[in-house]
Amino acid sequence: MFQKVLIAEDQNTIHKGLENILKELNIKEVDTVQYCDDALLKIKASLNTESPIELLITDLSFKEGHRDRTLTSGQELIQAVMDVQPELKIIVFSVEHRIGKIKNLIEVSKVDAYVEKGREESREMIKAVRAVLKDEIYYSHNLAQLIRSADDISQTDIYDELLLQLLAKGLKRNQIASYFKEKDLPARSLRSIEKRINKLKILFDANTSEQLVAIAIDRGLI
Amino acid sequence: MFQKVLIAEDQNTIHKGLENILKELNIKEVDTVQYCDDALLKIKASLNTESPIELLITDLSFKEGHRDRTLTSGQELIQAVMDVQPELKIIVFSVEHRIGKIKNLIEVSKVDAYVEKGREESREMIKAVRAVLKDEIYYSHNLAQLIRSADDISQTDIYDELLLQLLAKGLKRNQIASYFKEKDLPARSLRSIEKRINKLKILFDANTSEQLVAIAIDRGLI
DNA sequence: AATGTAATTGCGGTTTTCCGTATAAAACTA
DNA sequence: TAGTTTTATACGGAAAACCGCAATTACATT
Repeated sequence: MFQKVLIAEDQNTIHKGLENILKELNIKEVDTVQYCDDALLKIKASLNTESPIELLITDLSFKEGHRDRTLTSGQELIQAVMDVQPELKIIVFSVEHRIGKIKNLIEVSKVDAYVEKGREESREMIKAVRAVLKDEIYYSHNLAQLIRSADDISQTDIYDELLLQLLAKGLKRNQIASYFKEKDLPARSLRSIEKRINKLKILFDANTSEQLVAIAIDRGLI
Repeated sequence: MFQKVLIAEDQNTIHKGLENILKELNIKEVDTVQYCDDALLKIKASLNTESPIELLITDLSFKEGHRDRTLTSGQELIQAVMDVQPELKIIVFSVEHRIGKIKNLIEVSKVDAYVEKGREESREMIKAVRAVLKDEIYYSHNLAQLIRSADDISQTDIYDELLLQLLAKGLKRNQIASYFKEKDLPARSLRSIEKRINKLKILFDANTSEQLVAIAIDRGLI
């Protein structure tokens, strides 16, 4: 079993609950921080000791506090950690249910497990820790099917995502075309932008572009 | 101090943390449920005893479980509870930060306190319980200013809200006008709908109607 | 290199949105 | 009540979005 685990979670009523679970799994040393920055500091520090941290359990969203922060989300923390200790195991523990975000975490950020906060979270967390110990990838029960059914969504590439973001930010079609030209992105003509929007409307079954951004937000694509 | 408190919360790692807080406040009996339906049952049952539940602490969002549910959200639970025991004190404990939703809870559902999950949640929960005991309304520190700054939003009447919902549902301008005509709502001409959208764009500082629905969703208006 | 397929682009026309303005209706004021 | 202000509606024109088509370009396969 892991010797040393770090928990990054700003909800302090959760701390004890998580610690108890980990203790039952015979993990000796459990440390807890409320800020991403502190998590990164502790991880860096422990690298130079004879027993570095082996597992990080982190939330995704951290509320603003009274302190200044350089890392403001679990996502950023994960990126930073991968630079300093790529082999560190990571379990994400979050209420985030938007499948786009979760798929991204697993496929791009290569996290080892995703446990969704909710009814079965204790049980799922135990399963996750055990799976990660065996170098397996784990996502909590209710997500397994969702991830498969979300394959259509992953058809939307990064340009679709950018396009949706720009729409939600209030740019008009020709402004988006200009933006694509400036950044030297493919399919930058106004007509191509229009076609891309149209494709997305069909894919997401949206009647209007207003509905399209509503759906995109709902599914966590932006 | 309250004698009997019920916690409705589906995240079981939170249970112990909350219970500890309430114990420190000298609350004797703390009960916990993971389903809204169970909460309502317990409240109903306790009404016929000599010591009914005095305070309900409830989350807003409850994940689906393996059981069938009739009440699926804290919002619904609150409505149901107000029917059977209107004098019951209610503290909402949730990550919901969309100011529209929170204002609605306080003003319409008349909850006694709102504590946002996050960094200072323990401290805020203690404050909330003490305030509610004194028949005061309490919302956690970081929300106080937000609620004031959201006064502009409350300028939007129910027709604005409906309009935004219809936009997000993919209706075109003239379809919205037809809808308003069917329902016999005021300002039902196409031009009036257009002007209303324009007013909202100015109010929310949106360049396009796409951005308008994005902002409306973000602020919890729809 | 040649060929076929798919993607990109520009153009033109239609529909929808956007907005000014004028008139009519409603609400408000004295 | 008469006058004033606000709100609703209709009309028209400009801008933007929408969409089909055809020409061009990019890409893959042989």
